[in-house]
Amino acid sequence: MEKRKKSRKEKSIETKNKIIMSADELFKNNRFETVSVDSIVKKAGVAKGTFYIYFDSKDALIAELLVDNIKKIDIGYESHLKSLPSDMDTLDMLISLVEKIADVIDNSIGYDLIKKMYHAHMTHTVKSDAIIDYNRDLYKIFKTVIDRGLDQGEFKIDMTSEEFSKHCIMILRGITYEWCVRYPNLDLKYNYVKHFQLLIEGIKKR
Amino acid sequence: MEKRKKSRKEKSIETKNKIIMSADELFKNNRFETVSVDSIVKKAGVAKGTFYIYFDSKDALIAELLVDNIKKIDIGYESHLKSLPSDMDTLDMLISLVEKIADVIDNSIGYDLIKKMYHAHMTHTVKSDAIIDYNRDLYKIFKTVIDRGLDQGEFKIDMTSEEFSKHCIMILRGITYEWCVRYPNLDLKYNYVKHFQLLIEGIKKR
Amino acid sequence: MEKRKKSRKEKSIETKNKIIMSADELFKNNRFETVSVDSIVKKAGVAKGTFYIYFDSKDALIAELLVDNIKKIDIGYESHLKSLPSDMDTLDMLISLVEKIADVIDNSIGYDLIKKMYHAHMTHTVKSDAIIDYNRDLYKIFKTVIDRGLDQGEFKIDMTSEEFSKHCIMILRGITYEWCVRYPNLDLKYNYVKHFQLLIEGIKKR
Amino acid sequence: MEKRKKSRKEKSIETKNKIIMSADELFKNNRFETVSVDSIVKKAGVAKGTFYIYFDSKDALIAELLVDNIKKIDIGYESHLKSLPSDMDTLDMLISLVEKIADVIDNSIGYDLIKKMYHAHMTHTVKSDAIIDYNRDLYKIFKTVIDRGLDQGEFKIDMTSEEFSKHCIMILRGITYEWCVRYPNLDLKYNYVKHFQLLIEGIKKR
DNA sequence: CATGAATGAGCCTTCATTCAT
DNA sequence: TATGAATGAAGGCTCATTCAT
Repeated sequence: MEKRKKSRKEKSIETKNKIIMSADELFKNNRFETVSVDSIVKKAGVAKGTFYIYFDSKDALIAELLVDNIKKIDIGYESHLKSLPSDMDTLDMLISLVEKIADVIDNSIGYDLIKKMYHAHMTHTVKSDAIIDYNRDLYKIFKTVIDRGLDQGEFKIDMTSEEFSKHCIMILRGITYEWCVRYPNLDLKYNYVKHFQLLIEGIKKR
Repeated sequence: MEKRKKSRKEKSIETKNKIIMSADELFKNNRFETVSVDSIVKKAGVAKGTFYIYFDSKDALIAELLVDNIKKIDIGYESHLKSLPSDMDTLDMLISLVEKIADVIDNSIGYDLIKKMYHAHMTHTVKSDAIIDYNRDLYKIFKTVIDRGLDQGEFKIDMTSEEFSKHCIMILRGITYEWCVRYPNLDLKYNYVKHFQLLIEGIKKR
Repeated sequence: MEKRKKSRKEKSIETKNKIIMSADELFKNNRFETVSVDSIVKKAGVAKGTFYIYFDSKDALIAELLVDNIKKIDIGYESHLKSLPSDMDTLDMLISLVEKIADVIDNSIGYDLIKKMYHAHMTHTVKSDAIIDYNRDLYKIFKTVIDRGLDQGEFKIDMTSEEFSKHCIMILRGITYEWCVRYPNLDLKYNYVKHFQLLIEGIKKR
Repeated sequence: MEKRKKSRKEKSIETKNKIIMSADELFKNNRFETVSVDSIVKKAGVAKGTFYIYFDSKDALIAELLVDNIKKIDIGYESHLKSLPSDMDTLDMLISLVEKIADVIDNSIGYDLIKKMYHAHMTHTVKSDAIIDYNRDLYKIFKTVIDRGLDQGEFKIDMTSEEFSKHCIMILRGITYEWCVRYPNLDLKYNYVKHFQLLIEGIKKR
């Protein structure tokens, strides 16, 4: 009787999951374009028609997958900041945050997905709302830190904290893009940190 | 009589140009993958076989197109630097260089091609030697300026000029990538300049 | 109700058969190279994609076809030998075997397929394992007969039974090749028999 | 002035020869189908159009080439026979002829061309009159020898010398076909000789 | 005679999507 | 729900042949 219950709604969810997981796996090592619906359903062990019950199109699946993957990770930063000593220098905090982001990207998200995201975002092959959301979250985190620095009189910048936060994200993305292109010949974390140190110190002699 | 002369060789060049221009146009609004040889020859008004007289493959055309487009522009930077007053501050020179780069990208190369280049470079769908060459040239230019700043005692950086030059290019690429993604809602030159000013001044109060 | 049952699996088999039969027919009058997948599917009345559901490639179809055709026939020889009176002269047995082979080729396999096989085997355009297997079987049959002749002291040959068997097959293939080339102006069976009689009697007077 | 003379007719012949020789070379290592007109004219260093001045089609060239190649060689046999001692046994003469043929095929004509001929003959891709002529010449040679053997009372065959000659050629072709298929794992001359010895002696004990 | 640019039908193969069961 | 057979447009590419110069 318990088993029966499962049959309706749960089995359907299971099928969908099988498809998603298979796709996920395949996308890990291949670009979206080169993964066929055929290969996905084959790996999932379901029929092709089944795919189209759960997803309107291949693109729809990709969009959903992106959201899923991103949702998994964007929670970490805030708690990381909270875990830091409350009397820490904001500058050090900034470096620590940047290190944390590098760790997450390198270890949790992974090269393949990041590359896929950057690619998808650039080409708009796929609705990239999830990516935008991720960046929005990141932006908020940075703004919080920057504002703290300003509040505590640690920074001197001649732009708003909003604008500066955007610049920070821009740098991160630039370096990340570079990382995607030059992988594995470029150390993400090292370059993140180095660049923020540059930014903090400035290069002007005085 | 003059018209007659043209016929053989020149007409052939014209045909090739027709193909290149048609391709160029189509690539403006579509990704390389989604533009078919069929659509190119149709637009050019030539037979499919004609395409393969002039290009070994679709990829070969793209590569040639990329090279062509890039060749058009990479000569400008050095002469720009030379045109600046010789007693100019190196920091100002850096800003001026960065402004020039933004101008070239925005006006000479153009959004569409840059986007295509970044995309191609990321996916390695296409031989991106031209892009790499372009970056190498840019790198040299930066190094020259940075070295001047160091020589004249204007900078204070705790890394080699080589490494710093790489960082500069990384920033530019980061911002450019961002520009590609957010176009037209992001001013390339403004962000270039702003970020380099940040970099120059640093954000640390002292 | 009976009709309904047929639908799923059986209809699929039917489709495959339609393709195979169409191909078979087309190959009858044309070489493998000149029969296009297009023509096959058109004749079969199915879509091009359907072809690739059932066959990995055009070559795969050809290979399957060859195997199919050959499988149909290579069982007959052994039982034919068994059907002969056990006290028959081995020389007569040899002639009888050769007659049987001619019959099979002429009637069961048919001119068109044989020609195709010889062609394919010569050019290696197609995996000719089936043909090789066929020959191996034939070789074994001959060796059996030759050995019997030697055991019973009916033959006098100054080579091993292995080598002589190979010669027998070589003759058969030679005559068959000739038949392919000169068809229909050459009687296969007549020439088979005549040549083996020659071989048996020798031409040397004594 | 002398040079001028050449220009008209001779230069034309030269051009044609360039084409023929290039084709010949290419056909040596490739099947007719896989050698393109493009590759031929490129190797010959002439324009594509030029090809069609001298040959109606690719097939026409092949036919002409075949004739040329065969003409080069079919003169040797008769003189070979004449070179033998006039009191030689006809049986030995037969063996000697067969050895000579093997030599010519193996050394003068060569594996590649023979294979091509057999292939072309079988598929009728190409007008194979030349091949037929060659065989007719061979047939005459054999008949001469056979008749001599009969005249001198050396043979005992229960068929006409015409028919027996045909059988001889059939064997040769069979073994040659085998050689084409199994090259280089089959010694042509050895098998020629061995088989004729078989034929001469017969296998029947008496 | 010679050229070589141009042709276009033809090739094999892929794949997202549909739909009857 | 689930199936999987069927679709057919599209893709990149080849090549014998023609024809204006």
